Amino acid sequence: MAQTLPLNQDITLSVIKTACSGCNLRELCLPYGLSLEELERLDDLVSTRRRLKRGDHLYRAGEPFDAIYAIRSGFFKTDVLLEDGRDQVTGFQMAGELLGLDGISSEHHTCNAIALEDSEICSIPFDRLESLSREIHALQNHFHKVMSREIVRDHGVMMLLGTMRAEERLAAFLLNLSQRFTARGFSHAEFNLRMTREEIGSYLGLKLETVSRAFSRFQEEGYVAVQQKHIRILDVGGLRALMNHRA
Amino acid sequence: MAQTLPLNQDITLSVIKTACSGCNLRELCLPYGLSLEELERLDDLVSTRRRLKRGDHLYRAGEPFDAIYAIRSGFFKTDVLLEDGRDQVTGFQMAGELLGLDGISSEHHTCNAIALEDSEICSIPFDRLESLSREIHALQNHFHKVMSREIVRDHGVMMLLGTMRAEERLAAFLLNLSQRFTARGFSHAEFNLRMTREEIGSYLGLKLETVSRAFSRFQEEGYVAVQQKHIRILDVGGLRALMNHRA
DNA sequence: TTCCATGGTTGACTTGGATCAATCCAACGT
DNA sequence: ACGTTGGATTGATCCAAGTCAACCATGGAA
Repeated sequence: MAQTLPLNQDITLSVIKTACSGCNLRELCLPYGLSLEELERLDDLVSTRRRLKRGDHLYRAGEPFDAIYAIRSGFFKTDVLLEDGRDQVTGFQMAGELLGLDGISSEHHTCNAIALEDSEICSIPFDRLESLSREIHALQNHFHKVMSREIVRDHGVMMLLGTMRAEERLAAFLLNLSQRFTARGFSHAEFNLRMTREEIGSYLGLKLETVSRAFSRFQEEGYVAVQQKHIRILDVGGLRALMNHRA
Repeated sequence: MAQTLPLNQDITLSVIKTACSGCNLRELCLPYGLSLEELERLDDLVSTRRRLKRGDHLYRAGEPFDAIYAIRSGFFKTDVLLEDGRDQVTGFQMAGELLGLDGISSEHHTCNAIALEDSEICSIPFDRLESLSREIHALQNHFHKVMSREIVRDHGVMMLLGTMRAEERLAAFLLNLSQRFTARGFSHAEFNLRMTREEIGSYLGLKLETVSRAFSRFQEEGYVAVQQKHIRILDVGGLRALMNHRA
């Protein structure tokens, strides 16, 4: 009898054996810089993979934290919710990036992580990551660098939100996406957005109409070709200039 | 002959013996949760203290990173500078808080840290912190929590910049300061701002005039008494309501 | 094939905060 | 005591982005 198809969310969160040592993302992800032998020790730790369908929550704000997650494939957003109902997207994450670092401080997740397309993630139990990184210096240092990089990234977003005007923000956003796709071997010039205009707006501190208008403007100016979620960057220099335009 | 007064910045960065085990900030700072014996091992590591005068840079963006810093007394700001000349204050730090975590990722500082009043800091060589935290589990875990807390804090600022209006931002800012002063045993209701309106504005993504107007408005409404840099909070609830006012 | 539902675009109008500019105030050095 | 200087306040005006609203496009479901 053939394997039955998953019928609901719980079942689709299936668990598969995985191995960092064979993962093509190892140069982007946690294993960066480890020796073969160290890599094998990491394999023991990162033992489970989980599939999520578009729209599934990987975790929710308030849930107890006990693992961080590496994105094996797919695309995520994280968002925070204020008591008064306001919310904001705090980031978009793609393959090779880590999710859940914010949960370490209070041992509870402080944001929601939601798959924007069908995705696969590796769970890394945090206590075991800590023990292993007490033994493997390179792992420890790399993990610290990953956390620190997250802080630097957030400072960049604060900068964007605090000092840039709408079109500058969107230009910065597109260039950032392009750069991250490039690092993963995809085209730097052509890609599909996984998020809606509203989600982009939330991340950039803008309303969806403003995002839409900025896209139209970019198209008029010949910087990009936009067709719904499909983006083709025609003039990187133009976008870059626009981004740095202010005194 | 009496000791001569320091004549310039280099000399004022004097070096003194220090000890975490005797520091009254140890419950707020890095030593949190360590046993006495562990504390003594940390003392060896955090061996130098440095005095800075108001306006001195603790470090500058671009400089090589090799230590993080704990504020022993005083008040700092950090700011980032964009290529095009724009800059933004990314945070204000007070006693017991750590500076320099952003430098770990690239092994270079990515922002400037500037004393807003005469201050004293403890240097913690980062490679030695890593070795010690490979041996002391509690130190390792606490350090991870501190980094994670920084990420959570940044998300809060992103939220503020992305979704709040001017008066809400300033209310959030005042409540945050008040809460941090309280945690250090100072009055929650009365304190002196160490930064200018312009610096507050930069941090909050507002112009200094807007900050000034918001202060005046708060005063009219009876939420606070403002006299230049001296702030007295009269109605915490009012501020809190104002902050959460939006749908 | 048609009908929804969701997401995207565009237009008209409003508004919060920026900008420009004139004082005001307090601290400090002489 | 006086003038200087950096910071703060306040007013008048302007504009970028928000709001409200109509309409279009796409992709499923029936």
